[in-house]
Order: sequence, then structure tokens, then C-alpha cells
Amino acid sequence: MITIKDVARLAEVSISTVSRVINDSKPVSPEVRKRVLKVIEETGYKPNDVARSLVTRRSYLIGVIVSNLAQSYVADIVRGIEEIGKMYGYDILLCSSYSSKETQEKYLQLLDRKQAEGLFLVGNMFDNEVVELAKSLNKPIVYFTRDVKENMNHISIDCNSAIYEMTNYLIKEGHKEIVYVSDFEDRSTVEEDKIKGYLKALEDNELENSKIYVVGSNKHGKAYELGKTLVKDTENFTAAVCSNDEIAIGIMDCFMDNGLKVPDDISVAGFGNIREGKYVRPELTTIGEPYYDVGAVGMRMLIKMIKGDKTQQGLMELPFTLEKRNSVKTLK
Amino acid sequence: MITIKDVARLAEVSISTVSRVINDSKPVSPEVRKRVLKVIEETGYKPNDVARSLVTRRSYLIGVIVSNLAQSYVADIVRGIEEIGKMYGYDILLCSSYSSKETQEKYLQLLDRKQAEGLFLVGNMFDNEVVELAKSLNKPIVYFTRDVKENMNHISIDCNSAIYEMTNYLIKEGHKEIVYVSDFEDRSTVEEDKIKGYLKALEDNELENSKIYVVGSNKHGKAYELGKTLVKDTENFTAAVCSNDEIAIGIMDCFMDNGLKVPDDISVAGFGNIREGKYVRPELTTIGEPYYDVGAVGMRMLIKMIKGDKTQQGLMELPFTLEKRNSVKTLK
DNA sequence: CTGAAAGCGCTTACAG
DNA sequence: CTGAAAGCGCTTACAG
Repeated sequence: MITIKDVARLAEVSISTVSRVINDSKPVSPEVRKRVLKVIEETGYKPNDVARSLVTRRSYLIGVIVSNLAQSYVADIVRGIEEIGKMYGYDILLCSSYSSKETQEKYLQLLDRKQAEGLFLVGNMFDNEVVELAKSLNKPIVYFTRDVKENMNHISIDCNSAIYEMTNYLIKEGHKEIVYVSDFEDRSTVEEDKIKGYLKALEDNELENSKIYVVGSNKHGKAYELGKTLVKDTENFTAAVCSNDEIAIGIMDCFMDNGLKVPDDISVAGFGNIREGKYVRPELTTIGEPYYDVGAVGMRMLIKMIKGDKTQQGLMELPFTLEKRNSVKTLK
Repeated sequence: MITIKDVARLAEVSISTVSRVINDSKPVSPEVRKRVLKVIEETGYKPNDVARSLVTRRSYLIGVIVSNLAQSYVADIVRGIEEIGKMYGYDILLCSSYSSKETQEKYLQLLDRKQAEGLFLVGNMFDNEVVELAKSLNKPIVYFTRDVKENMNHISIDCNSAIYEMTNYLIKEGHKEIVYVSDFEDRSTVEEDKIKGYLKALEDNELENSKIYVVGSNKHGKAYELGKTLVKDTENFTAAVCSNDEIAIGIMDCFMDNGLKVPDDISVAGFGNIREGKYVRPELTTIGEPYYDVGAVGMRMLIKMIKGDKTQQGLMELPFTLEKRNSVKTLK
């Protein structure tokens, strides 16, 4: 391995000078610079970032703890984080926790030792102890989660308005009996926001019959189960707004298997715009969260925090979209 | 920031001793060890991995250059890589290249400077210059690609046998006129293998009518286009074997939009078992590549190479599965 | 503009 | 079992 010393020796200058031409940090005379550059060229010297990190105390490493990369929304957030990060010279250290608290804590320690300059935590919920440990590391942190705690820098969309608008859309399409299918029995803060959005839309339109079903955590499977309950209840509503796309798809599957047609018999709307929603028949009407942008904006925020800029703290909201597709019927 | 020096001072020992208790590298008397541990506990000292890396010349960093994390198979490979890597103390440095040669070269340099100990290259094809540059870095490399070059450590399934078996399966189901829909106009080595598998199956069953269609690179869209051609040709075949699931789904979409029923009118088989294939109706019959395992096995191989073990070089093949679902009809 | 020296936070022979 | 010292490959005041 060829080091800065070798280059200095070969170019007959001091290592200080070599360092200066590599980093363009101080003036170097043209002749000397040329000589150094030539040696670098010839030897194929490449600076060792580890050594540099040690002295500059800058690792340019960002730790990203995700729940599960297999979820397309997670992958999209990571893509956004990485893309912007790379633009500013930061690299991503990827850690998949599969929602295990112990794993999250382990990785937090790991990332600290690796001198990560900032952290992302992405997942539905994080245990309080994890959040506390993360805070104790004294690094900038940005969260993407459904359960927002105090003093969290958090990027998301306005879930309340999103569900409000979706419900409103169904009402405008002529639906008067709309149920809401909620995720999680222990409700996250975001889930509460969504429910409020649903109820508000009914209220604003002077609709009386609100009804909320709750599915457990194993989304698609449990939703399918719950679907059986809904099937029996089918004369009491014409549309279902779901807390997320996995639930919406699970319910649609169940409906179809039980001879109910979507959207002819029942309309279904999701939330999240996962990739599968476009492949499902009928294509799922849903709310689009710009996950890639969410990641990108989060990274910009984190970089500002690293720089010490006072940045917009707390919640940051991005625009959502209503993806109107074929799982909702217009009633006359 | 609290360093090994602080711990040494507080515990009234030398930094050598502190290092020894941290790393359990040499015997330390019980009393001294206890004293040191106590100080570490109290101060919350955590070793700086950057400093350690510099002296041990071990970064425990693995560079992973992927095409696009949004593709579910890529995410699965990365999950496999990470999971095994973490078991052995390695961390993943994620780099998304979006198949740009320049980006790949940039990241290769970057990973070199960051002292990555090994590399993964995952993507359909890699330019020769990229492969050469990667080799010149003199680090262990494992590839996941559809275009296998010489001297590549490569993990995959036996694509030839996979397509052979799939074609055979269709034949056993009573299909006698089967077309093959190929990816890429410039064929990769793996694509050639697949085509050979298709032709071999026909030959072994004494079927004459082979026919190969070729779609361009933008898979789903182009496949949909090609589907229109197939629709016109529909009396000449009863089943289509596709080079990958994206193509299969694109064609199925096109068939449905043109009033053809899958599998009643035409059977369709894919390759790859992407997640969307389970959401599509009918669910897609396809070949399952164990992407997670592919990543995991690759990481095990890479770790061996890093250790200097002579490992199984060159191609390594994993078992595939025939995912029999509903897009194939049994003909009587 | 240039170089000698100190130092980043560790590990590891070496000597005792 | 323990410590003093050298050194990993860099950057950066400091002095000239």
C-alpha cells in the first residue's frame, strides 16, 4: 500500500505539501504541485480516509437503521437518503433491525463506535428506550415513523389531511356509508391522526354512521381475516378506507374470494402507494406518500444539523397525492 | 469525547492495559480488570473504531454497489449480505449506481479510500471497464449479475436448468406450442443459458415449433408493447415462458386488455419470483430464485476470501424452485 | 510557499 | 501481568 510518505519521498517534498495538494487546502507553487500530482498519477496513490477521519474527526458516515428493506417504502426512503447524502460526500451505513429492540440498540452502539455523524431511524414504532439511547449518543437524528414522540425530528406527510381528503373523495363519489379499517391495536400517534381525519370528514359532511374496524399487526394476513367479518356486514357500508395498502389489499383479496366485487359491490381505498397496489386488480386507489422525497428531505435536514445550522426542528410535512385508480366506484 | 487515555488515567493504569481489557487480548489481573471495567461503565467510554481501524488495518466495511434498491430482488440480496455480514462483525456501505458506469467507477474509488475490505457488485450487467477497475483494487469481489465474465466469483441459480424445467413442466401440462420471450437485444450470458434451456426442453420432448420473441430493456412497458404482437399470433401457441417476471406481467396485462384470458386462453410463466407476482391476478407461475440466500451465500464466500481461505472460486449455484401458481393451465 | 513536529485514538511488539 | 514507546496515515498549527 502506498502512502502519503511514499508520495512525499518520490516527489521530494514534505508530507505537509502532499497533503496540501491533495486537499487544495493551502497554496502550493505550480511546479511543486505538478511534481506531486505526477507522482500521485504514477503511483496510483489514494488517500486513506480512515486516517483522515481520525484527525479531522469527520467520518462522513451516516447510520441508517431500518426495519426491513423488503418493504418497498423503506427501500425508497433509503434511496432518497443515499442520493442526497452522496451529493454531499456522505456514505450510508445500512442496518436492518427487523423491528427488534435489542438489534436496534446493538446497532446504535455500533454506529456510535464507527463515528457515524448522524442517524436515521425508520420503522413503524420505536421503543422509548431505543429513542432515549439514540438521543444519548448526542448526534443529529431524523426519524421516519408512525409514532411520533416529543422532540423528534420527523419527516412525514400530513396523515390527518390525507385521510380526510380520501374520505371526502369517497363522499363526493356518492358514498354515504364508509368504514375505516385501522392498523394496530395499540395505536400510534399517526394512526390517531388518521382516524381523526376520517371522523372529521364524516362530520363535515353530516354523515352519521362511522365505524372503525381494527386489524392486528400482521397486516395482509390479519386483514384477510378481518375481511371475513366485513363480508358479513356488507349491507351496512359501500366503501372502506384503510390505514395502509397492505390492509386494503388483504381485504380486497378476501372480498374476491367471497364473491364480492371491488369496486362494484364495495369500494376500497388504501394508504401508502406501495408498488403492489399497481399490480393488484382492480388497481388500488390510495394516498401517495413521496417516500423517496421524504428520505431526501430528511437527509438535507440531517446535513444541516451536522453543520450546526439551526434547521426547522420537529415535524416536517411533505405534500401527499391522491392516487385515483380503479378500486373506488362512483355511485349515482 | 472520552478516550482510552481518560479511562487509563481514571483507572490508574496504562492505556495498554485498558486496551487489553477492552479486547480481551492478553491476560489482565482480575482486580485491575475490574477497576478498568468500572471506569468504562461510569464514563460510558466506547472505543473509537476509526482509530482502531487505522492501526489494525481492518475496517470491517463491505462495499455493496447495487443497481437500484427499488427492485425487490436487489433489496433481498442486500438483506442477505447484511445479515450474514453483521454476524461476522462486518458493516455494509451501500452505493446505488442506477446502472451508470461513471457512478460505479466513482463508488469503486470511494470504497477503496474508505478501506472497504471486500465488494459486491449487483446488477444486470457491468461494463468491462468497471470490472477491470474493480479488479485493480485488489480486494475480494463477489458478483450478482446476468452477464458472467471470466474469473468472476458469482452466485446464482442454474438458469439453464430452471428454464428447462419450467418448459418441461408446461409440456407435461399438455402444452405443445410454447414460445419464449427473451430480455435484452444484446444478450447476456445468462440469457443465452436460458434460451438453451428452453430449446433443450423442446428438443427432448420432440417438439418442433420453437419461437423466440425479444423485448427491449424497459421491461414492463416494452413487454406490454410486445404483447400486442403476441396477441395477433395467438393461434400459434398456448403458452409463453418469459425471461423474467416483469416481462411476464407486462404481457399478461396486455393480454387482458385485449380480451385474452390467462390462463384459459394462454398460459404464462415468469422467472424470478418478484413480489408483485403474488399480487397479480392470476398469480404468476414462476421460477423462484432465493435472492436472500444468494446474498447470504455470497457474503459467506466473501468473508472466506477476506480471511484468505481458498474458497470455491468462480460460479456457485443455488437451488431454485418452481412456483406453481395460477397463470398456467392444464390442457387435456 | 514549505517543512518539522505534534497529535488524532488506538494496538502491539518489547522489556521487565 | 503491566507499562513505555513506536507507529498506523493522515492534517494542521507553527515557524520560517
